Amino acid sequence: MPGKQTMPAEPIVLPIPDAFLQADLFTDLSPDELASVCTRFKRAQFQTNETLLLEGDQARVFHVVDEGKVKVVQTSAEGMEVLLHVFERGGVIGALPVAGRNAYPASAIALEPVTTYLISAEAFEQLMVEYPSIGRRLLHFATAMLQSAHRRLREMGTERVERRIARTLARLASQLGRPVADGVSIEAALSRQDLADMTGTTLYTVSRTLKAWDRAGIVRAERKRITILQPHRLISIAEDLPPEDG
Amino acid sequence: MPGKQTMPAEPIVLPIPDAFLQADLFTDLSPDELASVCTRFKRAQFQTNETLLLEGDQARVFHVVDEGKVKVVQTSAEGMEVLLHVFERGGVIGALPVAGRNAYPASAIALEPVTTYLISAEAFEQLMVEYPSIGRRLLHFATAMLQSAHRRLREMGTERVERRIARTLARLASQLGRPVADGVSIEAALSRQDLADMTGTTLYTVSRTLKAWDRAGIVRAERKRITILQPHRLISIAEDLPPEDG
DNA sequence: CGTATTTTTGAAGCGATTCAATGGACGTGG
DNA sequence: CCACGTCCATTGAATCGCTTCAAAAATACG
Repeated sequence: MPGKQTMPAEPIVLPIPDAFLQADLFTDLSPDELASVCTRFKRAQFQTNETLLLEGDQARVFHVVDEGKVKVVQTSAEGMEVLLHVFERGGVIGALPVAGRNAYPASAIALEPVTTYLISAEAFEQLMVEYPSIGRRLLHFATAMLQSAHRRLREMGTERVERRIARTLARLASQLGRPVADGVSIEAALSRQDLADMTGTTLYTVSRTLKAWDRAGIVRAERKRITILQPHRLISIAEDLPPEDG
Repeated sequence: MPGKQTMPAEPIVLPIPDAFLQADLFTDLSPDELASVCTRFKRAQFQTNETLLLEGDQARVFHVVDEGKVKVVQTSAEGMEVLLHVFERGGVIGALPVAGRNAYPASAIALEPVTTYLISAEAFEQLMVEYPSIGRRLLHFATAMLQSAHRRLREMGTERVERRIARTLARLASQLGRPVADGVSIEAALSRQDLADMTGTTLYTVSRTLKAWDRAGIVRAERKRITILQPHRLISIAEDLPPEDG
């Protein structure tokens, strides 16, 4: 949306990458401020399955995602995982542990080739001093994540698996979904195991459930793409409404 | 711990309530600053089962708990609940939604007769302007809560019920526990249903599990008090270690 | 084009829920 | 202070949703 204005008789301004324009952390900054902020970041690249941040490491940098999708996972002693979040352009990963001088509480893994802008803890602390609005935004971000986590906690504790999968799919669609001819398409390299790790079930149950919905015409379940064909029926399952057949 | 020093030839200083000394929000303030901060709060009282804050209401006040214990619960459309947290003296309830100008994402309910110090959203915003450290502490608080929520999310998704109950008891013991002659005692009016709402199971399963541990001599499970008699055996269950019989 | 990875599907088993009924604790009023 | 009613905890039995294991099918990848 924010178009570049041509400013004659002004120094040439480097365009601000979309990643920064879409990151919630910086929404209070003026274009000039944001341009200055951008210069403190360095570009980084990662291949599919490469680790951006490793759970347990002291937080020395955080990332703003530019290209590609990144999953954030927490692993237990036994090797079981929860998938906490999937980020794409504008997603901010690791800022909270950096601000709190903690270790990363989870790992971040590239789902596909990814480029990010990263910044060191020291440079970010300097940035927070210069631009207090970033600290406020970080608090809003933490609050939003906490609310989301509490909601998921309630769902995990009180709802059946099919419903949780439906919710997860609906959420992914609203976050990552792209409208296509016959519905909304979620194009992410999320395996059945990844979806299981998001919902607290097994890859087998996810596979069975998706296949059943596919046969019913609610979704089209492909390998790296799931298309929601009949959103209202998915919502009916997520909200546990009567299945008004259609 | 903090004894009052008698300051001759100084104006009489009202003692700062323990609630404020123990609240993480204010740990960066000097005694003088804290004394000033205290004056902005009003005292409030609640009976057992009374609601301090109602989920869905616009956040206009938040509480610092003084006397008694408060549970924070989120309720689904179907009436199912998760118990997110139990607070006692020093606990801060509702500060995040107040700071973010949101609705309360959960309700707070007195487990016993409770007194709190409360402050309005406007007064708190003023306070955050005057004392920037409060904002930083709030961010730390949110980060800590988020980490805790993510850990619980992982446990809910990957662990069996008995283990989750063991973890919950261990956590309650370290948070609310009081050393007694034969172990550590959790004195809180938490029903079996409450424990079920903390672990994502049913009151029946909690009852069976506690009774089994009681018979095994691991805990003493009474109505409003659970005493951990053999902490190491409870930890063994929580960590899924071999049950080194003792 | 062959190998590795991921997904699908079947069948068996079990952990946990659900329902129902009893038992025990608590508090209130007579 | 005891009796009563209410709420909470316990326990048994039946059921079921989901997991687990095993194997085949499908797809991706070098």
